[in-house]
Amino acid sequence: MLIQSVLHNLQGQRLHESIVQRFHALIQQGVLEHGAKLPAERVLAEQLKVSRSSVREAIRTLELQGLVVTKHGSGTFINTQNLDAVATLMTSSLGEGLGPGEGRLRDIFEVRHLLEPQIAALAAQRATPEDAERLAAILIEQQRQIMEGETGVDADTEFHFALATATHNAALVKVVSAVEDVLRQSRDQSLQQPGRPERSLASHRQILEMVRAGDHLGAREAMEYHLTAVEPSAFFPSAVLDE
Amino acid sequence: MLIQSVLHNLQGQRLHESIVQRFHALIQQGVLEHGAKLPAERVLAEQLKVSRSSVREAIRTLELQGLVVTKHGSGTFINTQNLDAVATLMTSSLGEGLGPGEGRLRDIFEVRHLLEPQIAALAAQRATPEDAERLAAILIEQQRQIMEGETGVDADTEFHFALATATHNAALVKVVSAVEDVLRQSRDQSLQQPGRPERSLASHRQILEMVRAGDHLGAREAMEYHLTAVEPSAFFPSAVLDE
DNA sequence: ACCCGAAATTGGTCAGACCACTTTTCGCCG
DNA sequence: CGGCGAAAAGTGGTCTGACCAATTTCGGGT
Repeated sequence: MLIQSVLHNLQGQRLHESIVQRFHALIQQGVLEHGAKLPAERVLAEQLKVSRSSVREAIRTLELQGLVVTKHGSGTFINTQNLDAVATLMTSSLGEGLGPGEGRLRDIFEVRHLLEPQIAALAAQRATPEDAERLAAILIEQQRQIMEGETGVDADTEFHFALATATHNAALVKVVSAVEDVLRQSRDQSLQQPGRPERSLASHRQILEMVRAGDHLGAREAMEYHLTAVEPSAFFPSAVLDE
Repeated sequence: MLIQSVLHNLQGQRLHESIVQRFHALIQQGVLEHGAKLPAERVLAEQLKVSRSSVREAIRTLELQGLVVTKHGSGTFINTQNLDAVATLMTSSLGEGLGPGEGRLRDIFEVRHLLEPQIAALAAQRATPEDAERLAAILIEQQRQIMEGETGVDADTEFHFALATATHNAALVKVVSAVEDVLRQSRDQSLQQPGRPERSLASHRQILEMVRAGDHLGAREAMEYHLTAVEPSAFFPSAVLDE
């Protein structure tokens, strides 16, 4: 097996990342099939004209992506028959061509749309008085920020986070915190539009009301309304959503 | 910041993998919070009494898992607020003791109950003929496994993964793959009970029918039935899920 | 007080060595 | 001739120390 050829080390890209991309290409082209044995690290380093360390870090990456398996004393082998590998190859091929930012953000909005209403419903059923207290405090802070001319984006994010906490489900909190973090800056833009911060605060209050009343159906509905009212996706073409 | 302490290099485990596990623990314990800066690689190597290469390979792994970001000339920073990080932390915590794992598992089941029915609905609206083909192929494999006396757990897991893929939402796929990974072995137990594998296959078929028909309401309902029928029922006596 | 450039810091790469595990080779013995 | 076990070769894993490249820090000059 021969790898050869020079690595086009474009941009500020790290060297071992270029190596990884080269292997992605080789695997997708079918040059490297399932079970094929890679050249030894030392040989690979020589062929690619890089140090063995860089080769190793590249192989570490490929291993984490599930594309290869390494066996001490034996060698490194292509392994494309598993879910991780398939997923990596798909995303790696799609991510190169066009602007990945827009699609990704849209996906996350969608996850949010699926989760948050149900989170609101769960929170309505499980929130303790302390949880409600905390949510109320956040809304007061949000109001203060808005009155001072800010967007209140921090309080906004924190409200959703606190609502997830009120479900008393740790896994849910983690997922939500990830989603909310990605959306924070886009939400900031959305809240720039006049009247938006006030409307966001108003629907937050409505959600809190439902949570306090223990009305899980009402809470879900209120959250759905909130999301469609605040969400920018349908209105903005693409430029705003780019990174 | 101090890491210190000796690495228990048990079994045939590679050294840099031990380091990765140590950091997983530190992050989960909250010792390393979002945004925290790690000691320099040279310092870390000295504290852990390993070479810098091992530290680097460990950091490379953590970076790929999304748990840290490294900036050339600046440093390496903890980054737990993104989907990948959440996913790896959830899956890595399953390998630990039996102690707090019970509660976490319950939480993850709940996330699944919130997500999967909606995923089924989305898939019904967006699945291409190729997606349906793939799902059908998985069910054939599941049937084969069951006829050979196996539980069919792998095909079972893959079905849910493929269904998420059929939504054509990358973020959703990530969340689901994390959840499914954690649940795989517990599902294996659940499928040990006589009749369970057959019932799982039957309800999978029903879901696929709905997806093929583009009936998103039917798909959601079928998935809800599937989950409550196949999973341990003790977890969900009451219903957030009814409408 | 400000700005700019040198020095220190930190991640990225390189080179060569040795260790641990596996596979292959080959000579010895039956 | 054939098997078998030890030696040798092959390969991944770790270590050491050096230098390069990007960033941050800090001190001197204006």
